[in-house]
Amino acid sequence: MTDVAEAGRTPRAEQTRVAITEAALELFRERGYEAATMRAIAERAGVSTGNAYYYFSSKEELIQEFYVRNHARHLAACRDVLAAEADLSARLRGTVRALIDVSAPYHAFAATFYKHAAEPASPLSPFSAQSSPVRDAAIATYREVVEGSSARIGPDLRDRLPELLWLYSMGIILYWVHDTSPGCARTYRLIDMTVPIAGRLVAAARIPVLRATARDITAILDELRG
Amino acid sequence: MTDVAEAGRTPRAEQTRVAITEAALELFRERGYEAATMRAIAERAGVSTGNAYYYFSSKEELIQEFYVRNHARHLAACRDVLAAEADLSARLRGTVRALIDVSAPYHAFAATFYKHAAEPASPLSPFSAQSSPVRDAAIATYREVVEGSSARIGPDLRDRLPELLWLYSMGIILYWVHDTSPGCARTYRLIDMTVPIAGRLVAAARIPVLRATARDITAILDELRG
DNA sequence: GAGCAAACTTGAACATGTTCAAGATTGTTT
DNA sequence: AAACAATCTTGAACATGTTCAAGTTTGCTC
Repeated sequence: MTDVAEAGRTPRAEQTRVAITEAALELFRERGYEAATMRAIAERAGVSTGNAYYYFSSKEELIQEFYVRNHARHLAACRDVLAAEADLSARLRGTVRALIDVSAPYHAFAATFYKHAAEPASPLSPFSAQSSPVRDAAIATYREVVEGSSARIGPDLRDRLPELLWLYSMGIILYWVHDTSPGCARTYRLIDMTVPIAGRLVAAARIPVLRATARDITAILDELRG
Repeated sequence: MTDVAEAGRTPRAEQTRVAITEAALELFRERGYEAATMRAIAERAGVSTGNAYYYFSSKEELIQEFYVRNHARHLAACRDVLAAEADLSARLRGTVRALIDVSAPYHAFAATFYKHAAEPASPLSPFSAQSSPVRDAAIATYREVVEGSSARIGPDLRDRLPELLWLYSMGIILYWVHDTSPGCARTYRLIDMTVPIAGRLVAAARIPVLRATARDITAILDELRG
């Protein structure tokens, strides 16, 4: 926490912070991450270059705003399907497709900044401490996917499934970032092909033969979490 | 292909290229990726800064050398286990553990350059065209893991399994890069926990009930490949 | 070996992310 | 309202990846 609190300590500070954020997100979309220089962002925001660093300790930190807003759009986009569907596979499919839907306008941008999110030490990493609020919010969404479904799931798997599904969505995002097919059609097809398997695996976890494997997988999740 | 062919067109060129490569890998290990500046690399190699760019079109391209050498070390490290073991799980476990073994000295370095490998457009991406020689070599290693085993595998799965196992090893690497546990013990535990599941899934693919799922998964691989 | 083209090398110059000492503004205390 | 501290802002300066026009070396042809 080297930077200023998000609320802003002064009305003017809040105003400046918002101006910088808006300018950054505009330029990111217009030019991509690298080409949106800090000088250009500051200029469009009407402040000096150094001033941007008073509010954001690095250029990467400007992307956290993108994360927050994108998750909000995702929530809105999957509300309908989560209200209407009861089948687990249908709920998962709708939720993940909604994620790709709302992210689509930022596909080019995502390809240019993704490298910064992949760095382990980066605050942009989906596994980083700085990302945990938005990560927890995302996992909560998948908890709703599970809880609101009619699927019969053992209590232990039920606990871990939201996290597993979030990991699954991260994998889809990983593919999406690399996907150059028109309209990212391949990503949608990948979703449609993998979701039924996930659904079948969840169902199979109740079969005695696979019960042990299911337990192993939840144990691995505990391992992953540390 | 904007740069000079790898063999070098002149003895002197070859000598310079090697000097730059050696200096780069040394400095990468000593200081990490960011801190090993192109000026420092050129200086240690005894050439000018601009000369490094005559041989490598970017700093990132210097890492391809690391890939090649690391794969060679990996091959040597898993030769014994592949010669001795017949059980598929044991072969896979030994091969992936060997990958982590040989990569261990570069763990700190990997964390500092990993971001550049994650960028979709980067030639360092494991999915990029530039990486395909070393990727194909890696997949060939997992083909040997499969072919040399006593496991009974249907012909269709047998074809795709090497690629699947390579993807699996990429997932392990992804975890390893983020792993901060002493000696990366967590990564080894993750391998030990996941390998039996992979083995069990391969065996289960022969059960009629799961035959369809196995077919789906191979179809997905075709989708992934495009 | 003189001439020449290709291969190779140089170092200054440029753009960008980031830092920082100094200045300007704002709110509070006396 | 004067003094003062906290907050906010500035723009020059620095380090680094990268480019490029110009120079040097090498090997080949006649």
